Amino acid sequence: MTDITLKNSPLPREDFLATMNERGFTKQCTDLDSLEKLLETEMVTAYIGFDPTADSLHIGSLLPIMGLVHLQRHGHRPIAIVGGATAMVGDPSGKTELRSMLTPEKIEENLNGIKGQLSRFIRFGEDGNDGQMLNNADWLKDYLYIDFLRDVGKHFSVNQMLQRDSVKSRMETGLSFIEFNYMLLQGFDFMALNRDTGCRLQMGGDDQWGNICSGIDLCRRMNRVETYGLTYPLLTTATGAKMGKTAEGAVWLDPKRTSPYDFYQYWINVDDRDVERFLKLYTLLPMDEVNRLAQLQGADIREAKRVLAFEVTTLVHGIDQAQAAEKAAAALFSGGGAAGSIPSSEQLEADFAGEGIPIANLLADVGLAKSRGEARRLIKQGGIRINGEKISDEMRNVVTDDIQDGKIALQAGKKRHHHILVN
RNA sequence: GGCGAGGUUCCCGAGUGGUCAAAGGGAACAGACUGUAAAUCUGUCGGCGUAGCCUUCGGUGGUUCAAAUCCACCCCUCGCCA
Repeated sequence: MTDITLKNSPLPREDFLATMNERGFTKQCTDLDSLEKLLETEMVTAYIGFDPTADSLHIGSLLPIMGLVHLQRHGHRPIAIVGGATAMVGDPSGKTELRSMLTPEKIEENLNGIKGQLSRFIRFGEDGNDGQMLNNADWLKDYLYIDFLRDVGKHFSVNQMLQRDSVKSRMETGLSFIEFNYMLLQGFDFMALNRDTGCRLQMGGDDQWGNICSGIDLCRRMNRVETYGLTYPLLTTATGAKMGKTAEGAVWLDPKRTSPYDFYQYWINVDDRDVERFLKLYTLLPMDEVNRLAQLQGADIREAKRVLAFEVTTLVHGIDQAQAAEKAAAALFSGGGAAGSIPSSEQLEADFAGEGIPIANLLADVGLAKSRGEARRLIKQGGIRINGEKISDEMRNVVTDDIQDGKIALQAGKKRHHHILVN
């Protein structure tokens, strides 16, 4: 489980595509047969780009990450590109508007955070099929405009660019020239990587199809090398929502942004219809096991969800965190047991002396409600429990008597818990 | 640069002087039902210790007892023309 990159006993190289296929990673490929042949005959270098728009990746990036994991497990060489340069431009694909531009310092900071996270999944190094992490700012940022136009611009047809879905969809809302250039930059990335590292394959979400094709074209024209593209399906959940979005926003890989407990809960609460798909995509469980879990029906599906949540949490946060989250969930939802890793905060006992603290204030402070008004609303609707007991008085104060075993257990709705540790 | 159409609460989208914290839909949240699922039904959905008050309708000023709604200037988007 710890060596997810299988340094010592890699899986057969030629099985990479089959694995990707059976686990649901493949949407489109530019030339499946030739790529298959290439993967059989040699160690292939492939890359995926990541956006350094935050200092942490979120669940949405987990799919491409797993793609690289499978690649490396099969003895091929993964490269993760962080778009330090392209992040300064903005990718129009799938976006409805111009995204905010980041400062170089911020991008640098984000880049480091992302690299740390990726190291959990990819073995970086210099030997054999060790992975590499590169920043495209290294080859783009000092390129002179005129030179770039002459070298790269001449290979692009505006007519073709206008046909891209990513451009078309923006014709109504507007597309700035800077974003319009994105496909040149990303195409150039592939060409530069191919030239400098022999990279032959680019993978990415299906919304990147156009950009990937641009890169392949450029490799052919500038390097005279045939390269390939492979896209992943764009995931939405069974209810049509974007993968990894919750009320609070994205589900992050950084435990400081999304606690391992909440991370675990995200997977537990996944729609029934998504379980099999997610087991294939986000865990490394053998297909036999995946198929067994996929057979489960009705309430037994929870068993599959528990496995899913445990496996993914282990991959991202380590087995200790996964066990703690599992234990916490068992305690809260199946009754009894220790608290484990339930979100908590600390407060002084003196704060609860005398009058105590109005419950609405407490709920808002602790984050269970966005405002006191919302807290009161929750109480009115019967959605708040203190130490498991439903409360109905919205003006109630929380006092010393509410402290049980050194803590106050707050619950909002059925699933949101928070413990106040009193000392 | 000219002409035309627009910028509304998380999103879409009504609203053209007071009855607007602002229709409707979506999302979200709570309750019931369940399996920590889905679907369904009910309720809530700017802030503040209700009544009342405060903040909000691209920005800044102005008219008015009263403005999201009228006027001026500015910023931004889209379309047509140059």
